Amino acid sequence: MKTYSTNEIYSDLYEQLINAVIPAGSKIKPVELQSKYGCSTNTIRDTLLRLSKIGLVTFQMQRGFRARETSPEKRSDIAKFRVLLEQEGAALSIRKAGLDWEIRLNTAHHKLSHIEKLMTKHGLTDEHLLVWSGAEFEFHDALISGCASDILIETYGHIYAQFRQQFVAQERDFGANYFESIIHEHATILQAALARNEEACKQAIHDHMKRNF
Amino acid sequence: MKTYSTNEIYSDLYEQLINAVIPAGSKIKPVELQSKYGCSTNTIRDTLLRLSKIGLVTFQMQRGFRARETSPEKRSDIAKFRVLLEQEGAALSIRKAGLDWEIRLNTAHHKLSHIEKLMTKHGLTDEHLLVWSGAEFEFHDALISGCASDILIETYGHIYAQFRQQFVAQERDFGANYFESIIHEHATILQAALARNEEACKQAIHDHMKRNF
DNA sequence: ATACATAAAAATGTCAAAATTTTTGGATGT
DNA sequence: ACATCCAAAAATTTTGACATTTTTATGTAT
Repeated sequence: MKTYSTNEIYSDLYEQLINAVIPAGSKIKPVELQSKYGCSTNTIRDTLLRLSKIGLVTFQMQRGFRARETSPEKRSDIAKFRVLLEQEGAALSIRKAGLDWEIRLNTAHHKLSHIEKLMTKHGLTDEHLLVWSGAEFEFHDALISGCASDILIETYGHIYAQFRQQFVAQERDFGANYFESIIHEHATILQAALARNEEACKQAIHDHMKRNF
Repeated sequence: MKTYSTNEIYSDLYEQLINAVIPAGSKIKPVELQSKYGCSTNTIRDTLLRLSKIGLVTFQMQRGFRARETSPEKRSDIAKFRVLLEQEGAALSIRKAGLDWEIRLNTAHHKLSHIEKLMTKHGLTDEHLLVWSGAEFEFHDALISGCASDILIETYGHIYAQFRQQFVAQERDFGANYFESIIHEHATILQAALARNEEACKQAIHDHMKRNF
């Protein structure tokens, strides 16, 4: 039986929350996780407090922990907020960032694009989806990485995680042309960013997210 | 000797961080706080993890806790980010909120205004400054309270706290006309908001903060 | 002097048990 | 049936001791 280091517990719970293995809104009881991870309840508590920092878990004194609630309104809220942050981050990057930003962005898109092509050709296994998930974040993160605002980047990371948590459980309906649209949208964002066209880039970000409003 | 409940420990540390009694960047050792609060180190640790959620405290595994660092760049960063959030929150409120929002905002401004008048007439004691601090937050919080975005309001709260932490230690130089300017700026924001003039309100928010860029 | 290794001290993290608080389920009365 | 109260069970929080890791201090060699 596998033993877990504290960081592995953190990562494992993170994954489970992001992928709705622990469903949004459900109670999380340290006692129940204790046996799985082979540690004390206190270590679990500690880890859950750290996860509450990024908003994947909510905590109330004397009431313990929950995976953050979801609802149509909350999903819409998160999606719109994500747009606000990403638009600002991208605009600042376009305005201020240099060649290294362009290279980072291009590299991230190339990776993402590669995986997306694989996924349309072959089916979409859970394996693929996991890799895609990581690559998608890296692309969006690269997009805003030239904004020179640590607090924006930090906050965006939290919001992106919450976005995943809220939506992954939802639209298991990856329709035929769903990924085709996504691929095109990412390309449009990249193009506008590299062309240093702020308005076009903001528009592309908005369009990428609007199905979630 | 006073005994502290856990919530009081939280509040007390919060105050100390906001008012730079615990200076930005300084190390925070559970062992040293233990005696003051009459509890175990673990309870302190727990509280500090909760404070790290709002960004007043940074935490690194095996390295413990610190009051969040400050620097001219970080202060500028936080101030600009605060503007972004407050402008969006205010604009959404102007667009969507109803009469109850106007009343909340008016009430909050009235309280703030009252204290500000007291402060210009008499000197500014620490007592006054503390009350003002609370009233100022309530005003800005009321301003965005009609935006119908929980995540924006939540995030703004964190950022406002960090803003305080970064700046309070700094400009102890409350020059003669410093508060006069502030009072005028708050009035301008209120006016624009109640006039439902988005652009004017955004501009007023920007002007209110620009000395901190 | 500087760099490096090592030992001592301090700080941090983990645990299991005890204390506290909340939740649950049933009995009672309206 | 519905609400209220109570006791038992479960969950959460706090504690103090112990284990681990990091930091500091000291000594040695280059």
